Amino acid sequence: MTGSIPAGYDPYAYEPFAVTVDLAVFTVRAGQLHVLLIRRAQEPHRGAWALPGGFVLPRESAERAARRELAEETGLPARLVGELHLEQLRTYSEPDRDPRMRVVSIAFTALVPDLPEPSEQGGGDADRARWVPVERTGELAFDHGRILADARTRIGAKLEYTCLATAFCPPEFTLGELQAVYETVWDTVLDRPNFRRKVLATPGFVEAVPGAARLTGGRGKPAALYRAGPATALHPPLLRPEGHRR
Amino acid sequence: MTGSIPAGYDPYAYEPFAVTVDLAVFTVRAGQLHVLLIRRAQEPHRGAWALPGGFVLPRESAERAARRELAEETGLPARLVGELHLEQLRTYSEPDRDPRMRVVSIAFTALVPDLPEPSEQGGGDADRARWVPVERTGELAFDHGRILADARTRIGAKLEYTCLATAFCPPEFTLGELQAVYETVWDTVLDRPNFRRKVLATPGFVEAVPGAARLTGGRGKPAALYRAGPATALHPPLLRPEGHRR
DNA sequence: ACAAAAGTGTTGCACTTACACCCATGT
DNA sequence: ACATGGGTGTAAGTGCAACACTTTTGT
Repeated sequence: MTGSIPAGYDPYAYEPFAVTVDLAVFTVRAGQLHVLLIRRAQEPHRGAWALPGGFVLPRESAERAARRELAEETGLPARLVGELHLEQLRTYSEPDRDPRMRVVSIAFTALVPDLPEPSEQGGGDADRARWVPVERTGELAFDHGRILADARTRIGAKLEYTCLATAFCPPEFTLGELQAVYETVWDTVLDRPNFRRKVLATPGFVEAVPGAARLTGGRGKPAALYRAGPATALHPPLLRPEGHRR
Repeated sequence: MTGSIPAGYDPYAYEPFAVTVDLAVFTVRAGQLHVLLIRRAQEPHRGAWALPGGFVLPRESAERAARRELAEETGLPARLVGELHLEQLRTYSEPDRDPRMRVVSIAFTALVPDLPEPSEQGGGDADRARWVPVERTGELAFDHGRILADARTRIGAKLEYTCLATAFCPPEFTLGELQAVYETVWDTVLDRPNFRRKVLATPGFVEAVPGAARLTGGRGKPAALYRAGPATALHPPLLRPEGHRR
């Protein structure tokens, strides 16, 4: 930015901007991609469903504000919120996106494993927080429908060339569970043998937990367990098939 | 965002935030990646080099502000600024990034063809605007060094899986020029026959200008001319070689 | 015995890589 | 003639899609 502010500038001279954060937090549950929504307890859009979020405080970075609001508004465990991988999506700045005043919102995305339902009574401005299948969110408050659509597009693309999919899994997981993440987010079917080769051939994507195994569907051979590895990028990418949808 | 603002909220009650835009505008010139910088005419950081940008006005979106500031501060042709492909990079919101007050900055990137040097006397808050090789920018004002580094990383990655490289080229260009863009941004050498096959095999990446040809280095066979096509994504991607740097 | 889920092998096609070669133009 | 840059051909190597097959468990 450049200084069109002269030496004796008064920060209160202009109509102020408010700066908020909004979070699109996803999980994979029962073969469906879910997003964490809250029901608004205040006007405007009182009673409507919205992405969790809120105002950035004067001495807080956007990322800290995002963690604070997430902890306040949803029942997510504090430990999880603290360690969560947050990623900036983009900033929404259209002048009329909030009827009250000029609000610029910095949107974040996060991926979490399947968790117990958040505590029923929300904190802060939220009535309650719920996991909602992304296909059944209906209309959201403000421009949150658009933010959610942008976030979905982004995470779909990120699965192709990053190791982010493990963020949807519990600390120890099977390759079948990891494959289900891809199939759910992309709404496709993947070839199991090829998927497993691809994942195992990428150094640092997953690490075997020696000796550990777990039954998945009640029947069948127990699957070996893996942990997320240190790798972050996926070279070469795991390309999403274009043809056959699920 | 959620409404912690009660009905009778006074927008002036809190310490206000200022919202700015910053632009990392790149071009390829003489085999080097250049970025557009301005010299600050005002405190703070008076006399230092910085990315162009400035305050978002009360009724303006961030993208509109970016175009306005770019036109005001640099001598870039109005037509070009209007049609420019701007892309949000990310938003920088650390509390102390500007010593004057709380400033949240939305950063954009843009790619332009090699242009004549901008008009010498800058407008607005800029002394003057100049194209500077990215390797020789030195220290920049505020956190602009970090913004510039993030922008470089992003455009390098974008060349792999989008058709964005044509934005660096004039309206009609040769495949040699397009290849030079990749080689400059990635600092690598690419195999010419393979590069041309790859580009031509991607539908909508480039379109031949029938019959047109141009001499490039003064010598050699005149090269056929191409225009940017309608495609925006590059499937499969054009992967950056990892080994041999230029 | 059978179903279900994990895991292994193999084959063929598609694509990329690396490099040899030809073409058109200026000096 | 030859240097320079554009453009074509091709053979070896690589990676991946597709699908058949084996293994281990529960009922």
